[in-house]
Amino acid sequence: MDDQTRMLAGLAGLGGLSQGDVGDPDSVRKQLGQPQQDIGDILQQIMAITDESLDEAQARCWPEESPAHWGGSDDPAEGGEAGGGTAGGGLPLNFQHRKHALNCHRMKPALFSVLCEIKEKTVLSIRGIQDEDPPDPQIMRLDNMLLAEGVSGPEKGGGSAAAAAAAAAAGGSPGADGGIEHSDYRAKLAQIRQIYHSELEKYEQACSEFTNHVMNLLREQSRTRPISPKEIERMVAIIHRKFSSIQMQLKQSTCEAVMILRSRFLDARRKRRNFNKQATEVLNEYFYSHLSNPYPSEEAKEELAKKCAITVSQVSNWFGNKRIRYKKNIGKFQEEANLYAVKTAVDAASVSAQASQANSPATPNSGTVCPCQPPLTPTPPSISITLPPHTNQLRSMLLHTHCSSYTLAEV
DNA sequence: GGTCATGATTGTAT
DNA sequence: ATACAATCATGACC
Repeated sequence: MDDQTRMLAGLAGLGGLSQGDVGDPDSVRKQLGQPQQDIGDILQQIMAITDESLDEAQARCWPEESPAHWGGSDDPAEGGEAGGGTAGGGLPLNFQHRKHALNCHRMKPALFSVLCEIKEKTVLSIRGIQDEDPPDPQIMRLDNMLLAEGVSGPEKGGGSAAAAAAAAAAGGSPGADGGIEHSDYRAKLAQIRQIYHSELEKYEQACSEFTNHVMNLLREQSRTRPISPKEIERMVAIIHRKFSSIQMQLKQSTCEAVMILRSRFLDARRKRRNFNKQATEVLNEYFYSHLSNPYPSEEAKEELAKKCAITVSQVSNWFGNKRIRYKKNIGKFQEEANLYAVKTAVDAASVSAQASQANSPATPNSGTVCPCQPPLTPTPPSISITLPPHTNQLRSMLLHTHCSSYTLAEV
């Protein structure tokens, strides 16, 4: 039998050809040779079959389903030959019937439950061990950071607290400028926060939608194959893991954005402002009046910081810079030194007449002087003025020793 | 735009 | 931990 004949034989019952006709090629040719209308009928029926669903085909071929069909496989007409009959969809009718019969079999639930049990005890339990991994430390780090920066967590407190901390860490003078920067930082952080939350919400929504979809599919499938609830749980966990890896990317990029924002606001070098005139004056006054030992104590630094409206570390920086720059080029600073020496002398003269020098800004570091020398008194202005030029070198050397005051006085 | 001044940072030594 | 020295980055001035 050639292919064309075999195909037509499969369609025999639909095209009006009797089994006998199909067996006779001449008869088929005779039928095909009939008017166009008959061919059109056959084509229409073929189309109808491709549109037909499996269940419909089954219902048509096996109108009276019963468990007995499945059980009665000893019937040679049913199970004897796989290609005994073909539906339009191409699946052997026998196979479809067996499948459907199996699905409707009264023992199916019991069978599935046993199969599920076996699955859980073998495949699922083995996989389950490696699936139960601890929370990702990377995610935990990102979460902590976002919380600390005020991006995640409570809306108001965290964000402003972090912003305040950032502003404080910037160490800028607490002027109006700092206020503007603070609010600017807060606004940008809020923007990042908003984007983060809206993206997070999107991800969560997509995750739950997808999870529901998969769960429905699995439930649907559990009617035709054994799927245990544990298996569904596992699938959900897998989905959540996949989505959490996407979330991690979001968190990572948010952290990066916050870091960039922070560095932009906290990079003091970018925000360097010269101290105001009064602050510089106070610092210089202290420096030149303690030229023999220009190392303010912690208390002195605090007091200077207060007076100048700057931070203690800024005072330290200033003295560090001043010492090194003075030492490097004493000649350049000579004029300045003389100026402040005179100023200090005038101040001291006016104050000493009525008040103790203990409270003057020139004395707060008396506690830090070396035990090998008498307590440091304000350097007499005459020292700076009357010293001959070569003593600058000496003074420079003396800057390296804490026992310089006494020696300098002698010089 | 070039130059200098100056506050801050970094690496090293003590 | 602190100081020093070198360096960076920015502001101010010309």
